[in-house]
Amino acid sequence: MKNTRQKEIILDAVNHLDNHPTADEIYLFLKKDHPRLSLATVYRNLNQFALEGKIRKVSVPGDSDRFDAVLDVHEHFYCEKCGLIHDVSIPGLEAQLLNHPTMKITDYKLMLFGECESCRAH
Amino acid sequence: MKNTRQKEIILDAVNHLDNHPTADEIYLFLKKDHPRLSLATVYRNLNQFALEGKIRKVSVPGDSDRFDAVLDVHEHFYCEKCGLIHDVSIPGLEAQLLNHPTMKITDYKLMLFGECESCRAH
DNA sequence: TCCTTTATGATAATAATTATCATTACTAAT
DNA sequence: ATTAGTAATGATAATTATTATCATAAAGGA
Repeated sequence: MKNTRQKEIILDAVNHLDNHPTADEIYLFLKKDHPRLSLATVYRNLNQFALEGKIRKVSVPGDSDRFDAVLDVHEHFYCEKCGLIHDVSIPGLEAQLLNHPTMKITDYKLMLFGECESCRAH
Repeated sequence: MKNTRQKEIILDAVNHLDNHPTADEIYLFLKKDHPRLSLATVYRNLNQFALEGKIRKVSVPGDSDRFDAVLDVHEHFYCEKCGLIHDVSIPGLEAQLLNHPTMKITDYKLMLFGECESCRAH
């Protein structure tokens, strides 16, 4: 594991772009200032960071994976009107899911769907 | 919406293959008796049935979509050891997720991860 | 500075799913 | 029954996201 400029700017970008960017969005964002950056490097490092627990990979059914630098427990809500992914807090959910009586559940991936507050107002 | 022999055998197959088959698994299963069946037809009808609510599409992060004929509320548990998807009941979960104070949540997709009972016994 | 090793960049490969379009076959009306 | 019209199918091309490959570049320790 060598430290590289690429790792640095990619991790910075995930923190900076706080709207759950895709690998490609991160790539395009960084390409402006770092034209020699490769999309493969972005994918490689995002996956590595996710494995190390530095970021979270957010699976969106039927769409590209997204990445999230916020590590606190929270859920993701996909607004079917505006297409944005919003953070949602559901207290007690994690404990409820992980403390199943028979199954040894160690992790989960959840995506909520509906219409966000902002879109509902219109 | 015309009734066809293909629609009939595809829906039957989802009911018969109760281990959350993929489109390709359904296709290969049916191909034995119906060699002229096309994979595109399988995909088309599975998606149509899912839209109509006759079956459920189960998204598996990083893997093919799967299909489920069981319509009763239940969750899916992916055993990281044996790779099988098990049905899990978590009473009260649906109500908890859909009754969010601020967001209008109408649906959700959840996948649980861990090690199943059978694998834990070994 | 040199050497070894790992990471990168560019691109090919893969895999799942959807799109296309000529042909087939339901269904309803004659 | 026959026909006409429409929707579905089969075969395959296209698409899209992601991973694999491999020659070159650059970390980091000696």
